Amino acid sequence: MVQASSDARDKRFVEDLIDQDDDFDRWYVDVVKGAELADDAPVRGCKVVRPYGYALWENMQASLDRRFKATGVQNAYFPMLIPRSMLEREADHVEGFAPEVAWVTKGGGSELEEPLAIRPTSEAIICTMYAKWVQSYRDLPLLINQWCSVLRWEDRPRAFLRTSEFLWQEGHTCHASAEEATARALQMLEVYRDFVETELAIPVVPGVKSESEKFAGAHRTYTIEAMMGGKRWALQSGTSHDLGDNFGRAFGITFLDSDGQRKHAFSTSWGLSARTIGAIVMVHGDDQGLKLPPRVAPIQVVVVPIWRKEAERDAVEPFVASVLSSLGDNVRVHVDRRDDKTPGFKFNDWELRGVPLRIEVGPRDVQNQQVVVVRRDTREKHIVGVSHLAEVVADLLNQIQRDLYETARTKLHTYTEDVSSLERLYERAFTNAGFSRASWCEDAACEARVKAESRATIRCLPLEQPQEHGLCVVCGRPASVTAIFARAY
RNA sequence: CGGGGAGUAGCGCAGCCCGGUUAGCGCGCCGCGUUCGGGACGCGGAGGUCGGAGGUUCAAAUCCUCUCUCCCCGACCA
Repeated sequence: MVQASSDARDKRFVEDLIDQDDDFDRWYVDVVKGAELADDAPVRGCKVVRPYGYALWENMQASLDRRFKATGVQNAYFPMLIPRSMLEREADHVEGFAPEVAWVTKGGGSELEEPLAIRPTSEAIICTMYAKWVQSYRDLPLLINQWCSVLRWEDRPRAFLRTSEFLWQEGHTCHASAEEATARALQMLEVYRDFVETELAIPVVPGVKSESEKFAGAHRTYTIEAMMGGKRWALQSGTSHDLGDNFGRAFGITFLDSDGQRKHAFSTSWGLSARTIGAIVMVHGDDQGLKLPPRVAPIQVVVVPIWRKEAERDAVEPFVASVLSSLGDNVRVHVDRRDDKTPGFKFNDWELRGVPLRIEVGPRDVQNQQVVVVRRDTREKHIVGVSHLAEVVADLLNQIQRDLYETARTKLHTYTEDVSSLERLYERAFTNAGFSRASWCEDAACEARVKAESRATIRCLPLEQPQEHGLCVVCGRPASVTAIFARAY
């Protein structure tokens, strides 16, 4: 018996994934590699995003980009290199990023007069340019986004979640009033919430960061926090900063207002990174591998043709063609024609890669003018006649998208608990129980104590706050807010 | 940057303690054939400066010193 189970385990390690419950971190690494989303690069902390992972990112980009543009934002591109003096203009900003900045000190073989930072984020260079472009209130608001990568020296890299170089977008806006900047920061947070929930099927908690967790140099930082599967840690999945006039003052972005007064501009910045791919993996994945939300899946439907003899092949091939034409152009389909792999292998392979729907087309199906459609998320099989295949596939894709979201939402609620004692808060932190909602007096000392003693941090102060706050879960004094505590990636 | 673990074929490992023929095994890869509705099988093949440098020795994957890298756990972060 013992022998048998150890054999089974050895076999599984070769052919299969480790179960999520056995080692969630290893499961994550194996899925990212196995599904060919990313691979290790020669430089520590850097990863190669492989075509399948990049296709996913491109779909995410397209959908976010559309949303940005709908709010009047335009794309542009700013340089990767930032002179040291520029980076140092906003005091909190430098201090916050100093430990993770990489510097270029040589160029063309000779030492540079002034070291150039490889952007860890682009406020410094963009605000410098904004100072040149903004003269009048008529030049505002300025609404620009850029798609790029940034570099932050990291000691503990994890594919997508924390790499030294990572892909993202950063939006930077400039406004004539504080109110308008605040409204824009909140507007973009809502764009992120809508994108992540609608496209990625990941429910989030929108909120405000505590003082100690906010962006270096920001007046306020807004965030959407998602709960990962497995250890139920939090992942910040998008942030939007109301920078007040901090950067306007530091970079001299001034304008003549309609009242004849020269004023400093107010600004915002907001970013969402390819880290969110990690969230897709961890929120939806199961022991079989990835489950991609149909709306962003590079391949929505994979067709696996099946035959034994040449005669069957001759019958199946044309039938596959008719299946493809009946599916039409509105769905992303791939036909797996590999002839050195068995159907069973392919089933597992595409499940690992998270393709939402599989269509099996074999001799029996040709006979009956039908196909077998299998859902990745539930493994439910449907026998479908070709005549209404397109309709059924479209419905199933929508259904999968909804079900992924609902399943994740149920988990988020199930593993979020209101706690009123420090003991309970710590117990939940130590047992990976999920999010804990608790009252807080807003004293940084209380926040720091929880972090030191339990590793849990305040992920956010949810935008939706209860009427009353009771007593601070840490010190017992009257509380002013309700906070979400959790361990975070 | 602290604490632990590991570097041997593309991947996963054995061999090291106790130095000694041509460094093995599984998966993967290449060729041929049989297969194909839940991870197929047979036969034949290719693939290694044993992470790197130095040392000990007649002889080093194996012993010693230094070094680099990766993974896990902590401090810092999208």
